[in-house]
Amino acid sequence: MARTIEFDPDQVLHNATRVFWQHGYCMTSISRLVEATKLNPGSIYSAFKSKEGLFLATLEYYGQQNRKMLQHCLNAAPSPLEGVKSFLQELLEEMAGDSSHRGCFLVNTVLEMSPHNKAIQKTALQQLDALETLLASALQDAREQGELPQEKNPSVLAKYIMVNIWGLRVLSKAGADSEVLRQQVSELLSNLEK
Amino acid sequence: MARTIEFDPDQVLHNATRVFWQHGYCMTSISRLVEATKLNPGSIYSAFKSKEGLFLATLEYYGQQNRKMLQHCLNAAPSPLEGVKSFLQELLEEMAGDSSHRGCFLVNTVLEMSPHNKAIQKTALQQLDALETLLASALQDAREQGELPQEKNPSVLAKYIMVNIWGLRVLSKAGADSEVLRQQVSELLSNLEK
DNA sequence: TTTTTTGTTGAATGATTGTTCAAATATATC
DNA sequence: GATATATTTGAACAATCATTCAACAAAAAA
Repeated sequence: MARTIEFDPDQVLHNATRVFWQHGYCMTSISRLVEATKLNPGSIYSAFKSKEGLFLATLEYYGQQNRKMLQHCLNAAPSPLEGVKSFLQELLEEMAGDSSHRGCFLVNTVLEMSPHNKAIQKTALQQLDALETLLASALQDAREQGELPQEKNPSVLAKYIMVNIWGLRVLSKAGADSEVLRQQVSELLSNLEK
Repeated sequence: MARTIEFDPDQVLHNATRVFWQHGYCMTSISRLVEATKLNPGSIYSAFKSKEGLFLATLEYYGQQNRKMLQHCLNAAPSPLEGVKSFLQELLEEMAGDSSHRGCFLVNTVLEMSPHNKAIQKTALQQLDALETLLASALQDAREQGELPQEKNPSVLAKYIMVNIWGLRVLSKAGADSEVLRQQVSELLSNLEK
């Protein structure tokens, strides 16, 4: 009864995410997206409604991948706190190995777009919140298993870790070398212990 | 022998900083700057060479104000460590009181412009570095006066504080209420003690 | 095979962008 | 007051932007 779509939606989202992540929302033109996704303008607009619509989809795509990574670390580790630590190690390696210094797509987006587009801000914050919730629940488990002092508040600590990750993302975006990043992560880890 | 300039350079920089800080580089058009500075395009270009030139000038203007604030805190406090703490309190009040959630102009700039304009990146990072250097020297004094354990490295600690400030700026930009901000600052302060 | 519906194409649209420049204006020196 | 020099003015410029749409193509249903 109708023609079917020719492109692979996952591949398009992957490529669009890469471009938006590297250049931000404003500095990514439709023509750049046309080049990266190999879709024509019309196809982009019929599939995602607008540049904003495509951007929102990439934010969710990126957030989902981040959550998968944390979940994997938590599942693979021998204990909740070890899981959180290995997640931080994973992030460290991602940052240290990213020669183009893209930082975190969600943090970049919050800083760039918060004053101008509430829908984009809301979606980016939702993705960050979802990660923080996973983290808080892992820390809750850690406290119950005696890995953390009873007087520590898991949600406050989860946000503290998020704040530090955001700061580290800025540091990484600023072009810090991996030694400095490593030093700062270990500083954070030592503060978790006590 | 020639006509004199009519505008007040400091006032122009102040107004331009306000607009760039709130909207970022890309989303601040020349026409917005014309409105904010009450200069015509031609005057802007003859005084600052380009949009980029004006932007670089505002980065330095903002950085200088930040340093003044830290210097004032350090001078007014009874000891170096108390000075650093009061600087963090000052930042907390600035963030808690900023209903338009502008965050830190320098951090916003690094995240928005690092991939696109190396001159802008360099200037923003220079301003951040200058602040970090002041901080490190205060922490060095604090260690010598016995306010900090001997095993603490002042420069590592200074960067750790900067990373936390950057994270807090993201948190503030995200619209966090002042209670959450306060909680996170006190978490950082408690990690400085030990 | 014909019909119907939907995806694809890419040129065209109108708005906005950063920048320039010739004309007009104002000041300091002679 | 005349002259030389610098600033101000704002319209005009070319380039780029996000978006649209009519023509075309393909696939499922009749």
